[in-house]
Parts: sequence; C-alpha cells; structure tokens
Amino acid sequence: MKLSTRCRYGIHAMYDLAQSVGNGPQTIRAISERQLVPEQYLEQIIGVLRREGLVNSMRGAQGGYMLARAPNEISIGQLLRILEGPVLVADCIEDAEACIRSSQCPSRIVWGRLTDCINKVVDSITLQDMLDDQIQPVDEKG
Amino acid sequence: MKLSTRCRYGIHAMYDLAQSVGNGPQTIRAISERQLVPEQYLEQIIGVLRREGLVNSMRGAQGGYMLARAPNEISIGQLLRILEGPVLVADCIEDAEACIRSSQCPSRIVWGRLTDCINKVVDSITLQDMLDDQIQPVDEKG
DNA sequence: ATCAAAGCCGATGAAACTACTCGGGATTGG
DNA sequence: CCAATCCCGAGTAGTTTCATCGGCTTTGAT
Repeated sequence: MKLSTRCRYGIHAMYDLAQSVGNGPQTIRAISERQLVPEQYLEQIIGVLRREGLVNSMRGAQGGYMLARAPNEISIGQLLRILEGPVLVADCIEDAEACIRSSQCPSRIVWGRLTDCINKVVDSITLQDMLDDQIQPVDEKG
Repeated sequence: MKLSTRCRYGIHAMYDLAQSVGNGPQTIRAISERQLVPEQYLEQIIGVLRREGLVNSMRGAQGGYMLARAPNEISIGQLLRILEGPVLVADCIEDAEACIRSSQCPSRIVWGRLTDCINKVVDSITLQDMLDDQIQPVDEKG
C-alpha cells in the first residue's frame, strides 16, 4: 500500500504549477529544479497529465506548462487515478468476472468499503486546498 | 493502489482458517484447494503469518494450521500490514528524514490523512466480522 | 531565415518486485 | 519405519518502476 514515485513526482509538479498560476508557462527544467525531480522522468510524467487534459503545454522558445483548469477543479483523486491507475484494491470490485467466488466472497465487501473510503478522501482534496493549507486531519468523532 | 495477490491469498487463507475453527488443524493442501491458491505459494505466505504469531502450526502427520487467536482478535489491518508492508502511502509519513521538504510539504498532510483513513477502515474489520457477514458499506451521512 | 529554447516521443536498460516453482530437510502419528 | 506434513532457502520468469538517451518538432526572438 505505497504510492509510486511517479505519482508523488506528478503531484509535486501539479502543486508547483498551481503555485505558479499567473506567472506564465513553467518549463520542465524549472519545475524539476524546484521539486527535486529528475528532469527527463518528469517530462514523461507531465506528458501523461497533458494527454489527460489536466495541463496545457506551449511548445517552442519561452514555452512550458500551465494548469488547464483552476486549482480548485483538480483533485488529488484525479491525479491518483491517472498516475497510479484506478483506485481499486482488488480486481473483483470493478470486474465481477475476475472473482470466481463472486457474490459469496466476504473479502469483496471489505475491499469495496476500503475503496469507497480512499476515494472519498482523495476526491475531497484539491490543489487549491493544498495551496490554502486547508487540509484538516480526519475528524475522530462525527 | 492495488492489493498484491499474496495479500489476497493470505486473507483468503485466514478466512478459511476462521471458518475451520473447532475442526482441528487444516493442511496447506486443503486450504489451497478450497481457496484456489497455488499450494507452494500458500505455504510461503502462511509461513509469514505463522512467524508473526497469527497462526499456529502442528508438524508431522495429521498436522496443519490453526488460528493463534480468536477471529475477532485478528483484523484485516494486521494482515495487510504483514503481507503488504506498513500502510503508508509515502515514506515521509513515518520517516520525516525521507522528505527533504519536511514540514512545509503540503502533500505530506494529504498522505497522512489518507493513511489515517485507510487504517481506520481496515483495523475496524476482523475475521469474525467477515464470518458474520457484518460488514456494512460506509455510511454516507453521520 | 536562422537559431536556440523548449516540448514531444519512442526505445532502451537496470533494478526491484511479484508470483510462483523446486528440492530437500525436519517432525510426528500410526 | 514410513508416510504425511510442515519448514526453508534458492531459483526463475515475467512485470513494473524509474529512469536515461537520442533525435525530432515547434516557436519566439533576433
């Protein structure tokens, strides 16, 4: 249950772009230096995010990357699903065929409940929340 | 964000042992046939669980495995942590040194919140709950 | 028009991890 | 004794991760 480096890099890059809104396009080099991410690897990662429509690019001299939407319209959940694949803990949650035991499998229920919980948390946090430092720890009661 | 096969196998095996409480020791072969898990691989997995004190073994003829504690004293969280490693989404949650940005890193807060949520869910479900089929989906309100 | 800055892209590669298999040794009940 | 069974370390094929490399394309500035 660990996040991949790719995913962490990608989220750091998106946070960097969120901080840079209004400052024009940011180059791979600049982002990689600020976020301490290998330049060529970041290029790959940000390419994925571009193809998914979360960042826009400008080619040529003075080019770079910018967020394609406002920071409050990009959630950590979106980034996770793009960079880590869908948040599903076992195949049988989505694809019932993948589970031979199908309906009578009790762990299926566990995974479903866990998946719900994870999605709820990550979809509730946007880049804007991170900028605002508005992320509260989980409330114990209520 | 996907569970390993090892972990699923391990949990299926533990569920099997929970169902078999009172029926004497269960052999690797019997468990593997019921749970559709490769025999030799299961042997490896259940060895880990034995060394962690969750199952007891009896060697020799008529030997096999039994739960070392009552099903309501074994949570999915324990199994996850043993079979998947600690549920921590980024190293910096446990080991602050691992994060160069340390305190001023906003994604750190996100990962902490996510880790809390995951642990809360998986630690709240025991093998007994699975036996009783008592696992409810996450409550939307309240 | 030229040129350097920058993004774009496919191939490659090392290292780690996963999901096993294999072979043999150690115990124990009958 | 011997067959059943657990115990254990080694090996292995395949996949994934985390990159690196080289070259191509686009574009702004001069």
